[in-house]
Amino acid sequence: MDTRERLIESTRELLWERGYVGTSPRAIQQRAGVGQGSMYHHFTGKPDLALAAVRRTAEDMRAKAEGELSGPGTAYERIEAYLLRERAVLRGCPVGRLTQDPDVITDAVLRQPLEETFDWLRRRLGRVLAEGRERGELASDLDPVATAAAIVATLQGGYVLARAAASVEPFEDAVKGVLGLLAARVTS
Amino acid sequence: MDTRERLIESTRELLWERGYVGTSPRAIQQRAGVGQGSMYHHFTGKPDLALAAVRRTAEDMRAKAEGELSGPGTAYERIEAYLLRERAVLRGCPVGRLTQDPDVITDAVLRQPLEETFDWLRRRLGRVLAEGRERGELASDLDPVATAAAIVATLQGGYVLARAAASVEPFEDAVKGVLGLLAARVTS
DNA sequence: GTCTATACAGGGATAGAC
DNA sequence: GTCTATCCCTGTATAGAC
Repeated sequence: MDTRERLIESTRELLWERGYVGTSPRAIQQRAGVGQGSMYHHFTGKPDLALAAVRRTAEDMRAKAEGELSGPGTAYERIEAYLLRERAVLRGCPVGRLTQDPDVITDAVLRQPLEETFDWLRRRLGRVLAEGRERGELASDLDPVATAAAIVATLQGGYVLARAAASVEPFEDAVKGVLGLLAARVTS
Repeated sequence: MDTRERLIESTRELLWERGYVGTSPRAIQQRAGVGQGSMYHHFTGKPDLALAAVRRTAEDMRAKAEGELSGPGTAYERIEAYLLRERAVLRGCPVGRLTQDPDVITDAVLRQPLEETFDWLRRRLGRVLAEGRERGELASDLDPVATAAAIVATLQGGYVLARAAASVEPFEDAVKGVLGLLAARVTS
């Protein structure tokens, strides 16, 4: 892995662990094992490097979700596969956590990948739900847009509850809860 | 409002806006309109002051939720009242946002109020759901614990989605979605 | 109790040598 | 391209005057 690559990967890790405000150029350089000059040769500064890191993390997240949501099975089964995927729950969502960073959220360029990721995810889940409804798998009066938002929100909020409790239990309860509510809308 | 009180209130605002890592003693003192010495007279340092602020914010949140959840109406109506309460959605949850702060979450004392608040909230919602079920208002196979976690998570995740989108729409969709799923479990 | 002065590490970036 | 040296500002806290 070359220097530029190491800088991006180190930044991704630190943004996940400590957020944007909590991540210093020094810490990035040390983790990447490079000097001051290298970072400022490849990137104009902290925001520029963070942007490269955030874009890659956002792409990763979309790719993983697409894997589960485009898989085989009914709408319910695909959503179940997505929600029950193995996750590092206590570390939180590397995209969602950045929404709490004032310097990210007030910067239109840095915020854009976050917006695109969650927009995409809600739409993708909405399509799965709409398909399930059309195929007669799900109740005909189920609202795909609102339900998709609720599912994504449950995941993001599950991370919040887990971190508050220092335990994965509330996350797992929340996922179980929303899956239970959705299961009741599966036509039998 | 005396000096000590102004310091706590200024800290609450800044923790909400910028989080723990993003909030400096200087900024607190300036917002409170006091000098360096005053802050270190009343509090031992930033963590001590933050603890006082966080505890008060957590109490506030519980008190508001109790107002809606102990009100009149069916279980569904009380949960609806809680979820549809007017909120400063784009500012996020003043308690939930602290779960993203590494210096808060790794400090057992600072984390405790967060854990207690969400524990209490899940239990309180769980009791409302269990009561509704006993009274025959809700489906008998509804899981109160898991459903309560899903409802709290939807709220917390709704804030995340709204901040990513710089719009209240995903929050409102998520709330609508979970209420729609819950409504389908109301016995008719 | 509250203020100003001071201290020192770290954040964030630039300059210039190699 | 990468390194070290340097710069200025802020974060966090202490000291001591009033």
